[in-house]
Amino acid sequence: MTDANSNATLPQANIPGDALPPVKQHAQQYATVRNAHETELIEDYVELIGDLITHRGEARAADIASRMAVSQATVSKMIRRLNELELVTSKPYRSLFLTEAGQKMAETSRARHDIVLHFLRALGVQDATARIDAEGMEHHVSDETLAIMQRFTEQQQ
Amino acid sequence: MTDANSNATLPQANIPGDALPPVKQHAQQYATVRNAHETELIEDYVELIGDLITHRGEARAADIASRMAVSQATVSKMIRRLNELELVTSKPYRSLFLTEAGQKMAETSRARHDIVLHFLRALGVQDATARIDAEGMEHHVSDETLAIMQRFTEQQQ
DNA sequence: AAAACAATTTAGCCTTGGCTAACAATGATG
DNA sequence: CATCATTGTTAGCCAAGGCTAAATTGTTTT
Repeated sequence: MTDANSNATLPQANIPGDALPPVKQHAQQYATVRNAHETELIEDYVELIGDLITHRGEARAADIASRMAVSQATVSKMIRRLNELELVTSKPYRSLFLTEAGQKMAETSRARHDIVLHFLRALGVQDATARIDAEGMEHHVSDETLAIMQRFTEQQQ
Repeated sequence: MTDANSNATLPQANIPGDALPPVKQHAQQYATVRNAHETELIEDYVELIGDLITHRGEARAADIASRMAVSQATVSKMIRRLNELELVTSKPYRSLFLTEAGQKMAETSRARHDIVLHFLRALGVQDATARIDAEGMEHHVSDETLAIMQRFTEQQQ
């Protein structure tokens, strides 16, 4: 038996241990996650570059490397990619700048990150844990959920 | 990306009081996420295999492929990895079984997944969205946060 | 039983995102 | 102003996780 077409019409109950989602919906879930993975590292770099510029006045490859716990060679290679994607501009051996698109991405990521972080703290999660969780979760939270998180956080005040 | 965050008024984002974390802590955040990425695909496969066995009686590569929206060749390659990791056992051209370790991983992942999914629904997130978000978030939620999510969900009932 | 079909595996390719080692540029300082 | 530590780049390696195409095995139909 293949389940390719065996439950195409089942409505979904939401009880653990209940039936699997329809194949199409299930596939969509995994595809969305895979897609998020393609952009999240890029977003992390851009977000960090924006933060370094804001808080340190400039973004240098060495700082990115130490903050991400990654080699300078890795950062250098990634910067080339960010250049190709027109998210940053850079001259060799000089610090980085964000393009318009890069700034927009940095702001969006930062806002998203902050909403998740503040939400977790409002829920009662310890700061250090909340920071780690937020870093991982931020790329996987839909706009719908994000809006709910923000409302929740505001209502806690 | 859409208005859910473009109309967000960025609560305490990028103000002096919200400085960058110390380098060491910052590096730890990224390292934790990178580490999660190494195991999450494995966990997704094992969790799905467990679910297929539970709900369909067996786990076949073709079903995994269609549910993950991935080619059969990709599944075949991954099954070899799962074998090497001693999470599944398989005979060529036959369906799969989980080892003890695989079953344990499947149960843990399933439980984690369900807690996150139910939490999101308790928060008020639509089912389809909650399912997608849960799939992405489950690997990035600490035990501490997980426990809080579970308590929250129970209190909503 | 043979043919047709379905499922699985293998081979070979690609991109990402890590790494180390070697080399090049910058800039601080003696 | 020459030297040298720091910083940045390049070259070349690796593993993971995708893909297609082709070969193999299993199952069903005629």
